[in-house]
Amino acid sequence: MAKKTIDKNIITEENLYDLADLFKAFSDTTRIKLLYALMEGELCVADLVEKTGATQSAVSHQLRGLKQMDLIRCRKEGKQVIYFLADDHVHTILQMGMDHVKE
Amino acid sequence: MAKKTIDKNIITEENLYDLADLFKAFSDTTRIKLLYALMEGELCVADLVEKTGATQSAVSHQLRGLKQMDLIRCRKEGKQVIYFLADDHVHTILQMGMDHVKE
DNA sequence: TGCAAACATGAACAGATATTCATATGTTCA
DNA sequence: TGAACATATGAATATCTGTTCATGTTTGCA
Repeated sequence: MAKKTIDKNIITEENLYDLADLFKAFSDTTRIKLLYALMEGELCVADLVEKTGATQSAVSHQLRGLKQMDLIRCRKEGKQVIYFLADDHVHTILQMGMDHVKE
Repeated sequence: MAKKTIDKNIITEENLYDLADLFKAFSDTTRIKLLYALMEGELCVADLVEKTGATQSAVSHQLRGLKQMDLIRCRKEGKQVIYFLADDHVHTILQMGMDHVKE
């Protein structure tokens, strides 16, 4: 789209704030572990607790933040809540960062 | 390289820590402004101070952190110190994040 | 209906982080 | 050499952030 190309050249100050916020979501070990675990498929909270090694409470708090940023979404299934990555962008950003870390 | 493909599948806990640290570097507004300004070319500290609107001291402190992570590098030129992005990876990560923010 | 499992939430605390202020280092030039 | 400029650094402070602990909510099941 031509529009997209044009927009990319107009970076507002607010965009930079949003950008920092986006990266902030990926800047904590617990959150990275959560997101990384979800890269391989959806998981319930208990599974995420196990994968991260964090407290159920800590996990729940972090999931809340990630959800508010629309990086993850969830659905209820009986007593459980199943979380999954919101879209491919998250997947891509993680993969790209990982490539850089692995040089 | 075949090696790279193999490595990508073996993610250690340390890798996840490094990954969080990488994103942490991009998670602050001042640093994002610095990096973004440097996307268009190298700049001296005074220019960066002007572009970010932050204090000379604050800028200097943040540049230090970014340099330690090898996201930026610098060279001296008389009284001035010229900073520039370390490599294309930084450019790419920023661009990708920007695309996401701009939906 | 009552109990247990799964998850969420709020308040409080501790540690991390960014900025400021003051000062130090290094460089050019008269 | 000394003054002015460009940048770096250290300590102190204030704010932000993540975890913990205690408790609340919802759902399934006996």
